[in-house]
Amino acid sequence: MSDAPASHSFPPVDEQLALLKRGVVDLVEEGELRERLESSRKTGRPLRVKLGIDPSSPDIHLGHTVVLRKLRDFQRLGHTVVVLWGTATAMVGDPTGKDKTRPQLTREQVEENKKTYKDQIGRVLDLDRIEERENGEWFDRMSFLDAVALAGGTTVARMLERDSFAKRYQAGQPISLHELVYPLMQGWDSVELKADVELGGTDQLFNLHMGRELQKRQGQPAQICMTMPLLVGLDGVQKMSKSLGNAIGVTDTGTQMFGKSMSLPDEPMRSWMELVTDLSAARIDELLGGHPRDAKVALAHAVVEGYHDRAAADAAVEEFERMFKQGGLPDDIPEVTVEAGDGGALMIAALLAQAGMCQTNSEGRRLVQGGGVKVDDVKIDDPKQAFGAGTYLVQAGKKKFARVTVVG
RNA sequence: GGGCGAAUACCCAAGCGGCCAACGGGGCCAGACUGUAAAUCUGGUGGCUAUGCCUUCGCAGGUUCGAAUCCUGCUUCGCCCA
Repeated sequence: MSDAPASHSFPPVDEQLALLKRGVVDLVEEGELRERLESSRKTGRPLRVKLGIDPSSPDIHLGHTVVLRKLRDFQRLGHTVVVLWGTATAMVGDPTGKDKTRPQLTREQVEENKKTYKDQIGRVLDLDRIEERENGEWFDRMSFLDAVALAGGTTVARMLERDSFAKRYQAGQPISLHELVYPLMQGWDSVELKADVELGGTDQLFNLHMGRELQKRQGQPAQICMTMPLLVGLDGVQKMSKSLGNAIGVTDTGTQMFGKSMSLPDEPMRSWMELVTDLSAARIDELLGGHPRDAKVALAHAVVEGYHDRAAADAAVEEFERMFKQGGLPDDIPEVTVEAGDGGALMIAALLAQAGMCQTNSEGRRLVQGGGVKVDDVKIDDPKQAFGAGTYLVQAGKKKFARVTVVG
């Protein structure tokens, strides 16, 4: 280590590789990564590790953190994480994994999302040590002819190799031209950034390869592509996605994270433990060999601890046990005040709706008929039962509680 | 530019003149059970001052005692030919 400047003393290459390879699905090429790490260690030059983020949807969830955590590994080893904001690409829309064209965003939306996004990735990465760039820096200046020249770097056949395009094409679904341009843009970003490594989900492999190709054409060393598995969502089937409603957001409260984690089916527990917690391999085996419920509690605890702290995680466990094993009350019960109508009293269905515990009176009525409503711990059977002025503890289902004050 | 076809509730998808607030599946919500908000089973899933009334089947009109279903125009999308 004496041959490297003190500020860039990297661990031995084998050690770095072992850490970096953990959990990785595709690694193109491992040999190249080793060489790159070796030369970096010799020269003291950190690798430039790129992650492109299109600030298209502003909320990041555990699924995104799989890649971010890998990036953090690089960061901890002393390498440079380059966060590339896809201010230009966000307005094009990445077709990956979509069977439909994505809506395009405006500049303003993109700027706004970027702010929120940055705050959230800060929950995983050390923001003081990232390099931030925007691909608007080069794409805004590129002329149409430049773009055409860029497009000359690949072929239609090459584009159609891509799974999602091929499927859509065969199924007779539309593919807009701009969607074909997207991978080119992403690849060009790598050229501009002189990226050594680019990370992404497994669905990004095609786009990552495009970076390699374009770099080679420009006479640069081709970047190493690494992909991380896609995290399955709370439904245990589809990938985690906010729009599918099966996600845990990094800004969720401890209680929310815990509860949501507990609703994960048993099967994906192992992959969750490996991808979104710091649990060691040995500990994971031990947990999965034991009672599934205990394993899930440990998993949920670890998830909460990663974004809050140990105390919050402990509290979440305790609250969960109390609520679901013993049917007790949650820690925080929202207080709401509602106004009674002319009669000076509110029917339970209307009360639920006005207290925001359901959308409409009819829905409240159904909740009551389904046997899911309790007031002051007494089950309500009649949707017409009315409540006058006073304060009541209202429970709708197992999860929704409120202390409702009715005023006349 | 020409021809053909499609648009149904959160999504997929039946229905093709009255029995339609509209089959079925998914999702979601609730209940039972339990090892958890897993799994499984059951019920619910337009609104309302509710055994009835009102608004829904791309949009606007029309035919009819009566339309999601038939006709006309429009819009959007897809396919085929150019």
